[in-house]
Amino acid sequence: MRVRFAPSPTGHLHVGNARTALFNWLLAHGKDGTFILRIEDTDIERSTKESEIGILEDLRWLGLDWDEGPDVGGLHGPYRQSERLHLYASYANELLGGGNAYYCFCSPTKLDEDRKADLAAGRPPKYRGTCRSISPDDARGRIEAGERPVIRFKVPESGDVTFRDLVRGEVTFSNDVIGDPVLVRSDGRPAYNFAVVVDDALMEITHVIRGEDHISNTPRQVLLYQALGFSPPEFAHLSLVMGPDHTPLSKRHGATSVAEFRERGYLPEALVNYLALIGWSPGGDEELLPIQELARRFALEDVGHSAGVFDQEKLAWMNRHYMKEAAPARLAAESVRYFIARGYLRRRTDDAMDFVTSLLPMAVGSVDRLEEIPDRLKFLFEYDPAAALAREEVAGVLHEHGAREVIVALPEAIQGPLVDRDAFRTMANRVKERTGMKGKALFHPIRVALTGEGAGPELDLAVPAIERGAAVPSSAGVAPIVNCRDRAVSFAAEIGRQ
RNA sequence: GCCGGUAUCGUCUAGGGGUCAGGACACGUGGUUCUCAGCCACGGGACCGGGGUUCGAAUCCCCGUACCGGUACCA
Repeated sequence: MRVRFAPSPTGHLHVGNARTALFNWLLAHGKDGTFILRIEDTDIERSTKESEIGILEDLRWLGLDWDEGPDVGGLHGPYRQSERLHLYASYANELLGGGNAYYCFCSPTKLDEDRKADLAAGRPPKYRGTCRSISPDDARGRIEAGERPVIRFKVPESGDVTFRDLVRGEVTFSNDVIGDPVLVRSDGRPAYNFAVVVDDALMEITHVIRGEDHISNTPRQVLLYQALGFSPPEFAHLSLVMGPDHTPLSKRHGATSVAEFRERGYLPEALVNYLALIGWSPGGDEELLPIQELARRFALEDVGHSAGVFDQEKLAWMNRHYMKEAAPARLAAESVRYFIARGYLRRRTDDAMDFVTSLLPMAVGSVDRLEEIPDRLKFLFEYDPAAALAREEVAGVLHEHGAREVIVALPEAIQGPLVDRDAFRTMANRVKERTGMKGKALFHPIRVALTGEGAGPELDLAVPAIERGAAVPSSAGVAPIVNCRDRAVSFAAEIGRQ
């Protein structure tokens, strides 16, 4: 089995295309097949090298590696259409010679008028075959005279094309709704329908798995395979991915490219797992599955027929799950950039990394994405009693019964660094004895005084983290952190001042 | 307009001639004796409409409707 993913390098890798790539990859890996990457860059106006590089990067990040492709090579190369022009030219000549294609001199303006006229008359717009009857000799003469024709494929005038679609079953199109498609443009570049067929045939692709938007191209392609003397591959057309409003997923719906999801702090295994579940189900009740297991269970027959809505919430839930499963060191490495962006980390030293790693258990599980981790830990780096008390969320706590007493008693109760849970609990007990406050009346004021916030990670974890941070040497590149005792003193002073 | 495709909770889906129509996300309630998030438990929530076939239809057939794709010298 040989499958391929064939993106056009005209922008970022969209999650819908990533899903197509994934389904191809899953099929190849579940069946010991070969996964090929081909770059369809015949549209020179829109194709860019940067896009190509970006797409390759995104695929690798997702873990969708390929066995043959533009960068890794292979026996069926080259793998960029722009490097295969000679092949298309040669097959176009073959078609011309065999009478299966002809030169068309119709101007774009004329074609456009015909199309509008058809539409206005309620007829399906379709090429009228005006140039079908031009003899090869006449055509040659006009070309020598300087005209630049396109080459069109001669679609049989009657009959129909039926192909078997592995997800949808048999699909039939009548030939008379298919206009003669352009094979080669007037500038000599091949058109999509022609290039794919030549490439898929020459690359010996056995299963063409692509988006449903290509289903109506399939009959022309099948006809081309036949005219070229190749046997068509199996086809499978995947339904499309939609936004919540059931229109095609676009920027309006938020992130749509793999690169954006990566930047926002999603883990590749979460995106892969989520994408696999749009339009496919592994059966049974499990849906949290690693890519290898997805591949083991994947079957085209189980792919759904209807379009699926991209659900950001469910992706977020999956991402939380995979963050909890990920090794702390890896998470730390992946999150540093967000700490740096916030100014919480100035340099990436070993001490800084150890510190960040130690903070993770407090944040992972509470946030949806890596990017949100620093915000959850803001209380460490941005302690400011005056600013805190200016906020209703914090100031309101002072009105709670006994809150002021707790805060006033706090500085004296902190006799040394609260290095762990026990040290913190012991300290809290001292305040409890002195003030008679307990439970919420005790802990809520302590939270506010020590973190400057009304909500956040559990104090058993947060307080020792503050002390650890305060003890990090300034050379480690961590933004300065105020220790608990100093916090208690300045917070008490601040409310005394008010 | 024409051609093709699709239709189960809000969303992703399982199932499929007789089921309490199952799961997940989201949502609601309660618990986790500092809070938020998380986690746990419980709960509400669906077979597009109309005909037909059948003892029996969500399931099979037909029609309709809605939605999606295509109808390019874009892919």
